[in-house]
Parts: sequence; structure tokens; C-alpha cells
Amino acid sequence: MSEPAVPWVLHVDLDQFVAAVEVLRRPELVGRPVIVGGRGDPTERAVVSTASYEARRYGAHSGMPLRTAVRKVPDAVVLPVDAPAYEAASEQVMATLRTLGAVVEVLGWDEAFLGAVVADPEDLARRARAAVLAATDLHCSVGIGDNKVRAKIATGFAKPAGIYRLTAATWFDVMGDHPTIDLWGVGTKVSRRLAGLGVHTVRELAAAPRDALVAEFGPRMGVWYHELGQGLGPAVVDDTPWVPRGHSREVTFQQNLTSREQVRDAVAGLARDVAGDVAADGRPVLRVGLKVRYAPFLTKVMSRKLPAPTRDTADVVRAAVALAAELEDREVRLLGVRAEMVMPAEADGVERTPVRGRI
DNA sequence: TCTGGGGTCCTAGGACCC
DNA sequence: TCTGGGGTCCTAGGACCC
Repeated sequence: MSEPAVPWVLHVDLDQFVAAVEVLRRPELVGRPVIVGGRGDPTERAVVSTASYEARRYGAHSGMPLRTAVRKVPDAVVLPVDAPAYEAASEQVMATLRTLGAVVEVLGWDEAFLGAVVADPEDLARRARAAVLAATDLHCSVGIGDNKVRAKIATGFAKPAGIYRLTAATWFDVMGDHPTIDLWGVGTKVSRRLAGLGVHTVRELAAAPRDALVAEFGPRMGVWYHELGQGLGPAVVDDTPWVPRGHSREVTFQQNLTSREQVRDAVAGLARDVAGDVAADGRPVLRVGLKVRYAPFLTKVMSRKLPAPTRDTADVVRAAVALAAELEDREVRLLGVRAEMVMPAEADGVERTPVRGRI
């Protein structure tokens, strides 16, 4: 007897994507520890974007300072980040996924949700893995769920190069004893605040009174966490193209900036770059933001709404420089400029789900 | 472990208005 | 002038994700 066709969510995640793309074009690196980060110079201020599984075995992982990673993996091959290469590979992967007859919602370079009404989701997952491998030589893992939260978390159990199904039927058996930080959308801060409420595990989160979570985290996040503990979440996969809210550019200086002129010039340059990014989208700028990281590591952001939306680079530069004039007289480690754009008229009444970055 | 860069969304407080 | 309640806009800050 075969299962009936019902809606499924599949989460497809490329294995060590960035490192895998690099190894593909340098076959001599197969089997070697590869670390991709910054400009590929471990003496610079930079962090690891991706470490190959070989490098992870020695303790390197993404987010770790390059310097530290190379100390742990002395014979690692360190490569610079080549975003255009990853974007090209990513587009090939997404195009391949779109041939499978499922709805494809792109989440980032190396991730996508597939939505499909099928009787055998494992079969669809196998076909996705095979098609991506055939088209790109890249391996991926697939999580299968009855919603996005469970599909996404399932992928963690599928890696590497596997398939794993997680549904309401198995949620508490699989996740019940896990710490809350293993949930998608719960990080160190929230898990610590939850611990303060006596909530340590996923099972405890599911049992926690909703009112207590709302009191601690607010009306949206409190409700969201309450549902997250039960593995509940949105199940609709949506392939409408993403409309960016804004663009930003930031740079960490290898040597801190010490003069106002240096800061001003750097801000103006970043603002010009951002204006270029925004112009490519063809929408006016509504608000301009400035981010600063003073030495040693104190980060501040400020922003101003423009008097009127603008498409003029000079307006963006002027606004950013004006914000820079308000900075404190201290050494600067990082500067960033952000431009938020006018959104195309939004169909309102559309339901939104918090904490997704793009669930 | 001297801690990147590009994003998103939520919360909260103050200003201002009726 | 001792003081309300609601709504909206703006800005800073926080948290998270890849």
C-alpha cells in the first residue's frame, strides 16, 4: 500500500559549498584541508567563510578568525573568498532544482526549500541530490519535513550527503532532549535568557507557558519561540523573487583609522559603492545608515531618513558623510554604509513570520 | 578564538498628534 | 497647573542567519 500524496517541505543544503566549489576547480586539493576566508591571507583581520570537512576535523570552522584556524590546521590550503564564483555555482544549482517540478524558494547561496505534493518525499530528495550532482559535481544533503522548521533542522541530521525526515510524529523523540540553541532561530543570547526561565531543552520550551515567553520576548518573538519548541512553523514554500530591503558595504581596516579625514574619505567611498548597488536595483533610497566599530570592538549604528527619496549618488554620499561627522573622536576599526530602499507597493494583509531572515 | 561581510526582523522609547 | 489614552513615526539597539 502506498502513501497518499501530501504537501512536503524539503530543505536542500549544499555540503561545504564554498570549499567544494574551490576544490572543483583545483582537483589537486581533493582530500586536503581547505580554508576559505578573507583575502586568503591568514595574517590579516578576517574570518573563515567555510572550512572543508578535512579542515573541520582539526577544529577549524566558519566564523573563526583565519589566524586561529591556520594555527589549528597548519597544513591547510588557505584561499580568498571569490563571491562571483559561488554565485555562478549557486545559480546552476537553483536552476537544476527548478527542473524537479517542485516550488523552489532560494534561501541563500547554498540553500533552498522545495515544496511539493508527493507520496514519496525521499524519492524527490534522491532525485534532487542526483540532479545537482550530475549538473554541478556538488553534493548536497536534504532534510524532509512537514514544515520549514522541521525540514531545516532535519538537514542537520542528513549531513553529509544524506537524507533525513523529521515530522510532528518524530519531533520530540528526535529533538526533545536537545538544548534550545539547536533550534533554528535560537542563538546564544536567547538560549541563555531561556535558561534564566528554567527552559533548557526543546521539550521544556514546548511545555513553557506562552505568557511567560511573551512577557520575556515580546508579542511576536514570544509566540514564535513557543511554537518553535513544538517544531511548528510556516509550511508554505514561496518562489516569488526576493525584493531586497537595502544594500550595505562595510570594511574592517587592517590598521585602525585615526584621523577624521580618513574616516570621511572611507565613508564617502563606501557610500558611492552602496549607491551603485542600489542603482542596479532601480529603486530610490529612503534612509541611509552608518555603522562604526571603534577600537577595540565597540559597534554603533546610526541612521537618518532622507528628506525625500532619492536616486542621486550625491545625496547618499552627503547623508553618509553627515552621519560620519557625528562620530566620536576615537580610533576606528570598521566602517559600513547602508541604504534602505523604497519598497514596491506592498500587498498588505500579507502574513509575516518573525525571525526568518527568509524562512 | 583579538573577533568578516551582507542581510533580515523585532523591540522599545521618545516625539508628536488628537 | 502633577496629568489620560491611543496611534504613528523615527531612531537605536539587539538578535539571528548564511
